[in-house]
Amino acid sequence: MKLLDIGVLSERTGVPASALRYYEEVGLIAPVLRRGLRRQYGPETVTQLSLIALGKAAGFSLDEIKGMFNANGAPELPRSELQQRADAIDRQIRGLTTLRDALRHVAECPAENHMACPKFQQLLRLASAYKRGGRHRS
Amino acid sequence: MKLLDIGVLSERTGVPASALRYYEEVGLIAPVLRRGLRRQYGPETVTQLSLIALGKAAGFSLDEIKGMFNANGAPELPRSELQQRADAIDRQIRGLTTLRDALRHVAECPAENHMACPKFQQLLRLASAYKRGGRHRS
DNA sequence: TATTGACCTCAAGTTGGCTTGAAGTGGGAT
DNA sequence: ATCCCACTTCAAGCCAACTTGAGGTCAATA
Repeated sequence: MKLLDIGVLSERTGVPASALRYYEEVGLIAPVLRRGLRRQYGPETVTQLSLIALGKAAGFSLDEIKGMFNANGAPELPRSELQQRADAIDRQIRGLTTLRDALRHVAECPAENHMACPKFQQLLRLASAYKRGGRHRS
Repeated sequence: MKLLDIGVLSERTGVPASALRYYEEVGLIAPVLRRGLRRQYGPETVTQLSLIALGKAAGFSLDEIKGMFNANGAPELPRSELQQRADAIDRQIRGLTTLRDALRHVAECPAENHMACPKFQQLLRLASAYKRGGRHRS
C-alpha cells in the first residue's frame, strides 16, 4: 500500500505543502490516514490535483471546483448544473479562441493603428459578441 | 464628437465606475479628456473593455493584459512574446476542452466511482498530460 | 442664486488563495 | 536514548483587484 507523505506529494505535483493543507481545509482533498500527525495521501490524490489545476486554469474558484469533483472524484452538484458548467466552459473556449486570434493578429499585422485595421475590427466584433461567459464571485 | 461620461460607459459595458477608475490607475484605459474633473471617454474605450474582459476570462492579470493591448490597442510587448502568449492560450484551450469533457462525463456516466471508470481514467491521463499552461503571479 | 446629483479624490476595507513564522511533535537512523 | 528534521498547528501577513465611505467639486436645472 503506497502512501505518500505530504512532501512527496508536493514534489510530485508541484503544489506546495502549504497549499495542500489549505486545500484540505477547504475540503478539496483529504489524506487517507494519519501516521502520527503526518498526513498520508493515496496515489489518486495526484490525479485529483491535476483536475484541480485544470479547474483553476479555467478560472473556477476552489469552491466551484469542489462542486465538480469532490475528494472522491464524485460531483456534489446535480447533472444539470454540471452540464451548465460544461456549457460555460464551451463559451469560454470560444472567447479564448477570439483572444488568441486577436493576439496573433496584433503580433503580425504591420498596421500601426490596430483599432483602424479592418481585420482587427472584425475580431473586436467577435469579442463584443462574446459578452460574459461569466463565472465569478458572488 | 461623442464622448462618454463614466456613468454612461459603466452602464454600457457593465463595468462599475470604481473599476474603470482603477483600470485607469493601473494604466489599462484613459479618458480622452476631462471636463472639469469629469472623465470623458471615447467610444473606442468600449471595445478596449471587451478585450480586457476577454483577457480576464482567460485568466490573465491586468498587468499581463496591459502588455497585450495598451490604451491604444497597440501592444507593449514584442511580437515573439505575443506569439508565446497566443501559444499559452492554445494550451489553455486544450486543457479546458479536457475539463469540459470530464465534466460532461461525470454528468452522464452512471458509475458510482468515477475514479474507477475507464473513460474517466482516459480523461485524467489527458488532464495530467496538460500540465501547466501556467500563467500566474511572478 | 441655490440646490441637486453625478462626478471627484484618497484612504481604508474586503475576498480568495495562499505563504510565512513561531513554537511544538514524533518516526527513524545513529 | 538521542537527535534530526520533516512534519504539525495556528495566527498573522500578503497580493490582486476591487469596493466602500467620507468629504469635496461643479454644471445644469428649478
